[in-house]
Amino acid sequence: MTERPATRRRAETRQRLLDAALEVFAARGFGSTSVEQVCAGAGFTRGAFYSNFDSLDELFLAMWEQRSQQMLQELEALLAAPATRPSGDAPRTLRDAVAQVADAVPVDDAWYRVTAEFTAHALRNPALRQVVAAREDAILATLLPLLDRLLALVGRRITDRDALGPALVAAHDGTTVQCLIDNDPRAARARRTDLFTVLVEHYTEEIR
Amino acid sequence: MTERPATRRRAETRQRLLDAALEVFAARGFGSTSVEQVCAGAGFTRGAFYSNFDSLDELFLAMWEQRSQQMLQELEALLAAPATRPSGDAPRTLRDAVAQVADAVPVDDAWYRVTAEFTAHALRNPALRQVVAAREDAILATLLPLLDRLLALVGRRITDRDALGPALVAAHDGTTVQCLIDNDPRAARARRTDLFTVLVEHYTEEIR
DNA sequence: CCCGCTCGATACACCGCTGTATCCGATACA
DNA sequence: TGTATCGGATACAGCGGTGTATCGAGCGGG
Repeated sequence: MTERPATRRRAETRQRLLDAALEVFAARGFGSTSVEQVCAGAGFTRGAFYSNFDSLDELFLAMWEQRSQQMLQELEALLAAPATRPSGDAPRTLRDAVAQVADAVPVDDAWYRVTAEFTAHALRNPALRQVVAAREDAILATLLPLLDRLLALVGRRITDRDALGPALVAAHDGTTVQCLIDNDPRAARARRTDLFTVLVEHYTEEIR
Repeated sequence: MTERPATRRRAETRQRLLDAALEVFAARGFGSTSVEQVCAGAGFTRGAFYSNFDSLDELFLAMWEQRSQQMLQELEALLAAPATRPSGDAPRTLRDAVAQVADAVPVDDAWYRVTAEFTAHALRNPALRQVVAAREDAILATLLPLLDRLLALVGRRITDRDALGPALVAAHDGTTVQCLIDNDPRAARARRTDLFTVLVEHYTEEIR
């Protein structure tokens, strides 16, 4: 995006466009969404759009980065809370701890669609690929320290940091589809938690 | 698609359209692909298209189902071969066996993009969702018997069939993205194999 | 071998969207 | 409060795609 002064008005318009974009992309897919439709969703004309972004592509990127970061912060808040709570409702077993976290992580249909499409899109564009790779790193950087603290509560520690992080992320991604597609989502979610547990168990050890 | 006689000529045209579609969808994304572009890729005019399909959507489904089945058959052939070979080049350890299979399973950029988009698309359409769910089942039905035979070669057997299958599929899906996105694809592939190994190890036991 | 029908090509009318150029009301700053 | 600048609306020209109706070459059954 070209440099632009950042007034209050501008910021609001921008944000409304970004919010509308998430909805429209989720509903119709990025590829079949027009600038016009995003603007309609946000209650603006295309004039407003082109005054804020150079292309739909740029908006897609901006929207995805913003939402990604937001989700990561929410996850962080979520995971940080139990870890700092008084031991009263601290998890007792490893499986409890994992289940508590796994149940809290949202399996969001709309967001999955958007992310899947963004990832696919990124594979066609080296710059975007880099953005996705960076996000993966950001996730790991956020997740692992939190995991350390959570695991400490149940008396364990990570034995292979480089493996556990990516494994959990892969399991998350892979099982998310299953939860959304499967005819028995309950069962899929249970398998998801089991899988997380197996992985955490395998890549950690008890502290004597 | 509406009922149509199936002559030789027709079948060939259809197939050329399906083949072209895979390429164009992979290159541009389903949403931003026009009927016109698919036809150009196949060397036909739109007349041919509308004579064979009712809509791009219908072609997308037909193409995806065909390719999916084809990939599954290739995988089957791949996995079946070592299991029936003389013990000469049979894998000696569990990790060897897994690595042999994991290395053979292709990590295909173009196909990943198409499938990711199809899955996202399917989440907007109950009928398509059902198709994807059915494919998941087909994969499991193909994979597990082959796994049985492979595992037998290294003296193990599955302890939890309902968990191992989905876990492997999830791991496959999740790590595929990582292999394609990560700045160090080598490392990502190695982690992938490790993850498979961990899962197989966990959900099987040695035969005494 | 021939005729009927299939199937792909062509032509047509139309629509939605694009990106830019221009305009004017709103806004913020002195 | 006045005014320069900002920011969204409007107008414009044009493109690319859509789906259908029609045509005619050539394939294949009898």
